[in-house]
Amino acid sequence: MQSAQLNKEFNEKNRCSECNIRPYSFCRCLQEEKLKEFSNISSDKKFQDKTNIFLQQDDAKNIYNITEGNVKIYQLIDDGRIQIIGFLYPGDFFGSYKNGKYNYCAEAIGDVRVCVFEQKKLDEYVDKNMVLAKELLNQTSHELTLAQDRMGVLGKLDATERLAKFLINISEQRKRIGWQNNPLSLPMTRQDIADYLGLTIETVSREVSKLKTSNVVKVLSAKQIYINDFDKLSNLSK
Amino acid sequence: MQSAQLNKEFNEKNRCSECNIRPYSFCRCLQEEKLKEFSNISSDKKFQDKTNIFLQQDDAKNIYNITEGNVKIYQLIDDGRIQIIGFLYPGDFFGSYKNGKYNYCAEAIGDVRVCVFEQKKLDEYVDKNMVLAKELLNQTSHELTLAQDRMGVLGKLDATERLAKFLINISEQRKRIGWQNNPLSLPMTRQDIADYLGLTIETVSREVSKLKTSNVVKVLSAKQIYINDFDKLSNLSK
DNA sequence: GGAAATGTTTGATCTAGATCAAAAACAATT
DNA sequence: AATTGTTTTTGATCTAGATCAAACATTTCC
Repeated sequence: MQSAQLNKEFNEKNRCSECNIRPYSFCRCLQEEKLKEFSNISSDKKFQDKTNIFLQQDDAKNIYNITEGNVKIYQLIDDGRIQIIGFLYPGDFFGSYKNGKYNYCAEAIGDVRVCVFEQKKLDEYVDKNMVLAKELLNQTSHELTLAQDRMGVLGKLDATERLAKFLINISEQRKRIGWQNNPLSLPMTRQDIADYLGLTIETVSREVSKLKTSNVVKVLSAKQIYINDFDKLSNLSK
Repeated sequence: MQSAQLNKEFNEKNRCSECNIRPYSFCRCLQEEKLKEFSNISSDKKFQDKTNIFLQQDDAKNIYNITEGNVKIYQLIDDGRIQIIGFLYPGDFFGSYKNGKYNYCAEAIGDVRVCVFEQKKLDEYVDKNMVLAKELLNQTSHELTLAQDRMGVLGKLDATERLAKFLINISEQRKRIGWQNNPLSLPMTRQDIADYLGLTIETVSREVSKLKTSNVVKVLSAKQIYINDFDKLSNLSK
């Protein structure tokens, strides 16, 4: 994988140029402010591919910040239906800021390193640190915005539009944080994409093939997609 | 309408007993703390049925808190496709905490009274008031949780499950804030419900009829639904 | 290197829910 | 209470995407 180098590059930058919020390297923010206290409330952890970091029904005790790798968070409906809430990247937060149960499951995609904050301790720390409180507020507002956009996708877009928007979004995100955005490397499986977009794996595969046939993308491998025509893709995505 | 009396009752309570967050009467919270400063940064406004409070492309300048009535917030996809993000009740917030454009449109359902906060001034105020900062953080986290639940609904539930869950959710919410929860009065139209659930108006109507036929609910009028069997409805909702 | 396991694509069919159409219920106005 | 406009329900058909099934690719691991 190329992620070690990319993560290093990533860490050089610490703000999303567009929204000025994400990826704010939270750790760094704290380090700049009060390194000592910070190290008291967080610790490093590693997870291997496909291991659960936590489950939906678990007691919510921690907040995590990704240092390396990718994480998917998903809701379990019942018998096995899954809705993926999001694919997360270095700099992203997940977990729960509130007491009670987690609202989703979190699972490592590939090897992952995270920074773990004990919710309770973090909360105490937030009380004493306004910069941190506001940063968390900004972060959470931003996530809320993304979640609202996804309601539009899941509620109103057709399969073609969903996939196109998915690719455009990932590409823009990569560009923003300074990663290679063409060809696009997709860390997740087709099944994951399907569960993210509210489609089946077959439909996702067919839509990818349609993009290939119409020369909008070139499929270098299942997980490496070269975008020939951003404009066309963008038009498809609504 | 019965809402005047109900709103009054509502205002007696100021916290959701379940999550301990919502409906936190933000105004009251501020009033208790620092009434003078509060009145500097907010004002009262009224809107009539079907008037837009703001549009998606508008510059985001305000945050609103509902004092009386209902508001729907929705995303415009393009040509006219609409995805309703949520139906809001007294005590709920909407608008944007961030600069830039609003991420959705807001429209009054029936007559509405709101408390308007200028974002910029509120932000300055937040800087000086940790209680408020944390309250906003809690509020936003809670909204994020709801948004994530809705991804599961829109991505994975079928029409029957969506409607059942919708009715159960509304009923529970009413119960929580001490409003009558059976019969259930629905302030929104069938079209609104359809746009909220990612279905068509015809499908919503058919699903209501199915619930009627199977004796799960009694349809007193289009906007008054009596739930005969909570357990059955709950089972349908997954 | 080859067998087994896993992930992806393609094809054939089926169905939940959309769309089109019209009737019925309800509300508002004179 | 008749007229007009709006909203809801019901019916008949159609279609996007699901499901079922099988071939094809890629990775894993002995």
